[in-house]
Formats: sequence, structure tokens, C-alpha cells
Amino acid sequence: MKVEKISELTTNRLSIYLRCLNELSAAGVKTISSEELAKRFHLNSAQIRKDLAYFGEFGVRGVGYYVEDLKNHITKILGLDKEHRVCIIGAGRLGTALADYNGFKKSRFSVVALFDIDQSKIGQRVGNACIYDFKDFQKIVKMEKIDIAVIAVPAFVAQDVLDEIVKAGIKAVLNFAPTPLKADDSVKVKTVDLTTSLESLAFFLSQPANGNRQ
Amino acid sequence: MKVEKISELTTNRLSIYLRCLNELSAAGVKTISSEELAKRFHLNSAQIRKDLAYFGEFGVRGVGYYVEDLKNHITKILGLDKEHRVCIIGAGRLGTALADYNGFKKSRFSVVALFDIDQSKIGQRVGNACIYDFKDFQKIVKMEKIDIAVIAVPAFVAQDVLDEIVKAGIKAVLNFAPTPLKADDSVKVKTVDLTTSLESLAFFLSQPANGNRQ
DNA sequence: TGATGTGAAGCGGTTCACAGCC
DNA sequence: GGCTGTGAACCGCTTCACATCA
Repeated sequence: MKVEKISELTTNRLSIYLRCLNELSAAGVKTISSEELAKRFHLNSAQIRKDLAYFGEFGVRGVGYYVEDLKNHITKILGLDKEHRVCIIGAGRLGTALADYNGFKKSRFSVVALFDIDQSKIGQRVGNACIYDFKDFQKIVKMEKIDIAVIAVPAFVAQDVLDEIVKAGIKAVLNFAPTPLKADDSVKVKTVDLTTSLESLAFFLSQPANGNRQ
Repeated sequence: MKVEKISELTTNRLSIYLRCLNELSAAGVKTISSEELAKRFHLNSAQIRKDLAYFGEFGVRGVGYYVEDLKNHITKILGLDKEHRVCIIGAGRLGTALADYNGFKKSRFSVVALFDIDQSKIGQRVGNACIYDFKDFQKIVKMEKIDIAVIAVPAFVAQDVLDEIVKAGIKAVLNFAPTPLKADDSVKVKTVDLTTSLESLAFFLSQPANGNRQ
């Protein structure tokens, strides 16, 4: 077990492994080798072993990993043994879709509040969460003990929203606004840029060797 | 100008540069240096120059890049000078939100069809697109000349949906289902995994040095 | 003079290959 | 015997540094 900086690529993969372990666990599988795990994701088995070895020696030589045991370890490593309370800023189509998204509802993420400035939306409910006025943001973050914020507003107000989030002491942000954002290093901002993803597909199609079917 | 394989990291950045150039162009800026561009995204100027140099010599030494000129070049490189016709499979919350998403509507991406198997949804409209029965998928892909597909269905049917997409001859896929998918190498599948993004944030919060505010 | 284009160095992540242990 | 854990080799992307050219 090392005390190095863990790369985000590693944590992303841990999340993937966990998903698989949950399925294996549900299917009653007791042990699994890194080789077998690797096959499921077209990954390299050494990479899986290395990812896991950052955090401890979870495997048994000659046997593999105990599914239940490894599942619990990764759950703890990712901090998924504690509840996370999420708010979404921007109650438009995307924001409300996210609030209702299964992936957020399952596991230990609870969307507990949405925020908007459109008075006609405020007071409505989406699933278990209420839409609040963004001017009450600071107060409700405290009251609801929110620790993760999702930005689902237009690009031109995203930085202002982020500043407000940081001011509220939230340290983890998922951003859907297609714009570069700046925040203190102590705050983790993860951007999901749908436009870039699409344009990258368009580039692929435009390459003569690929889907460029006339 | 090289004839190497272009990395996806490069194309992602091209998309970002283009967004910036559009703003500069709208603001009437005539030229910009790689140094200045780099500042806007907290990137390295050499990287920008290298990204661009893969495709030609667009700059002028001692001056920088002509905004309008570079904008047009990148637009062409990314294949955004042609229209792209997009369909979304799964007309749930996420699918309909995506259909309405601004980023998809702007630029040259048109969502022309949604698909579902829920008979109560079929026939409804979302924006300019209609919700079709997924059993008519092959036919409508041809009729509507669809070249990009978005998967917004539950994980357990995602592979079946992808197989159908590939069968229809579509070569570019944006996948929102949290599951590893397999397709022929001639097909580009780009996965956006919201659960993994969230769990990666949870990991960050669980690190003692970070947001772990008791 | 000043900013590009680019070979070379640097760095981080992946893969190999094997020692170590069950 | 079989599979893990890991140093070493490898590979690709990023950054540096500078020759080049308007």
C-alpha cells in the first residue's frame, strides 16, 4: 500500500469495479480474479491489481478477490458508506431530469434541493426535493447539510453560481455548463461537457476512414 | 502538418477552442495569440500550438492567429460545417431533456427523432422531433438520414440497443447508460457516466485533506 | 521584434514480467 | 499451481526551449 496521490483515472475505475462487484454479489459469486474482472471491461489485469493495491492488499494469491469483501472495501474507499446530500442549481429540463435520474437516486446520493430564479418554478416539487429560490441558497445549504452541488444553468451565469457554491463551503461540484470555470484548489469541479462530446463524435465521422458515408 | 493519429484529448480541446473563437469573433476581436488563448483555459500555449499544427499552419509568426480564419478551419476540421442528424433512444426524463438541450439545438446538431417502447409515449412530440416506436428504428434511421445516436435507456438493455444502432449503420454513439458496451472498432462509442462522476466527487470529499468537514 | 512550429526532455499512466505467497 | 503485488520497461501526452520566419 502506497501513500501516493491517487489519479482521477483510478477513482473512475474503482467506481466501475464497484458496479461490477455489486452485480457479482447479487449473483452470488464468491471470488473473482483480476483477469476475469479485466475481461469484463476490456482492461488490463495488472491495472486492476495496481488500482486496488494503492489502498491495501485485498487479494489472496492463488485465489483472487473475495467479492463481498472487495465490494465493502471499495465502497468505503469511495466514501459511499456515508450519505451524500446533493443540490441542483437550475431547475430547467436538464436539472429536473438529473433530479429524477436513477443513478442519483440509487446508492447514497440524495437530491435534497433544487434552485432557480424563475419565480414560477419555486415551490414546486421534483421527486423528494423542492425547488427553492436561489437567493436562499446559503441558508438552505446549511439547513440541508448539502455537500455536493450540480450546476445545470446556462454558461453565462455558471461562474457566478460557482462562486456562490464555494462561498457556501461546498467542496465538490458537478458542472454541466459548457464553459471553463475557476475555483480554489480546495474545491473539486468536475465538468461534463455534452457539446464537446458531440463535437468529438462529429470529428470522428468526418475522418475519411470512418463513418463518412457519402 | 503531420499525418499522425489525432488523440481524442486533442479533438476535445479543439471543441473548446472553437467555443472561445466564436465568442472572440462575436466580440469583434481580429487576432489572438496562443499565449492569450492559453490563459483563458489555464492551458499551456505550446499545447494549443501543437494541437493546431496537426492540421496545418494556421498562425502567423509575430502576430498570432486570425480569429475568423482559425474559427473556420476548426469548424471544418471537426466536421461542423455539415449538419448532423441525431436520434435519442429512450424518451424518459433524460432523453427528453437532452432533446431539448440548448447545446444540441445550437450549432449543427439536429435531434430529429426519439425512440421508445412505451406505447403511451409514441407519437408525442419533443421540440421538433417525434417519439417513434423503437421497432421502426431501422426504417426511420434511413428515412431521416440519422448519423449520430444517443443511448438514454436503462443499463440492462443498452447493449441490445447498441447492437441495433450498429446494425443500422450508425458510426457514432453517445452513451449515457452506466455499463460497459462493446461494438465494432469502426463505431465510436463515447460514454458519459454520471454515476462515476459523482462517485469520483464522493472520493474527493472522503479524503481527509479535502472537504471532509465533519 | 514577437509569436509560431517543433524536436527533445519530462512526466504520468499503462503494460509487462516475475518474485512472492496462498 | 495459480493469482496477487510490484519494480521496470514502455508509451503517449505535455511542457520546454529555441530555431524560424512575418
